[in-house]
Amino acid sequence: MPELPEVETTRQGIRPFLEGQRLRRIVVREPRLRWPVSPELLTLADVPVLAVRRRAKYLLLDVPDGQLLMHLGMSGSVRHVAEPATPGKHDHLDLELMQGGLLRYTDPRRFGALLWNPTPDRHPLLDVLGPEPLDAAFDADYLAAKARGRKQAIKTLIMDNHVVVGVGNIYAQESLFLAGIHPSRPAGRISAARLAVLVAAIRKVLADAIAAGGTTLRDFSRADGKPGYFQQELNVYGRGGEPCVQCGAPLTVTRHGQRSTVYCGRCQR
DNA sequence: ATCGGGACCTGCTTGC
DNA sequence: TGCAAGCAGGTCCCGA
Repeated sequence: MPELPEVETTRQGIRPFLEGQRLRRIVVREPRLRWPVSPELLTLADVPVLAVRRRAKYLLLDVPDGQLLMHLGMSGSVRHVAEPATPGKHDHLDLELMQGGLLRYTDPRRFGALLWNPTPDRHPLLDVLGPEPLDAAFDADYLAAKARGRKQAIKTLIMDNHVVVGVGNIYAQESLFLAGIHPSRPAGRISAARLAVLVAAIRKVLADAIAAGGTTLRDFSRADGKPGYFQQELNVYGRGGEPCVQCGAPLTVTRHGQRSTVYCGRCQR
């Protein structure tokens, strides 16, 4: 999936088509996403969209009586379709617009979701989330408190949504490289000063990626179909065995959980 | 309480 | 050329 910058780029891309506009209806061709598409969404008809917001990697579409929660999973994307063409195999749903055209949700792996939430911003999936990485609440003291006493690898800690949201596999690796921290280092054995550097690195990596319009992966594209431009700035992700951009040593590949990790054994301690 | 691993699903790349 | 294995952006849930 898209990581947080890709979700934010998607939000910005679809917002002009939704905010202040009206949804005609939602057409569901394949309800079997991560969770079944909420049946309530099938009865929705001609409703105004008040706002298009984001919390972690969830897109929040506010309507008068509640909110739509959309997640893109690993392989999801949304694009605007002006002249509806025959939907493809993985075009699971359409948000039809009153002014014509539609927003088409595509997700080959079906790890994404579209859920009805009658209690805006209050939901079991949202209530457990940690702070946004770009919010003031995510600071050095906060991360230090979360890391204290933990033996868990720092990489998996910063990828834990209960700790901080929006740090996926690409940007976790990039942030740790920028901070010079070994991804396997136990979180509780990193000094407060180095955690402060890591917080700054996470913020910088995500902010830069958002500014660049996200990273173009295999099948991610923005709502307007154009690629993201952050890829050329990736230092370690997907570069196992290639030379470190800082010291030239070959980058090491390892795994944390089921996710691959690339790092420089010389620059990251 | 914390942690790691499995599960969910399809498609693309790699290697025999 | 064909086929199987391995890998991919996420994250919930389970058992140890």
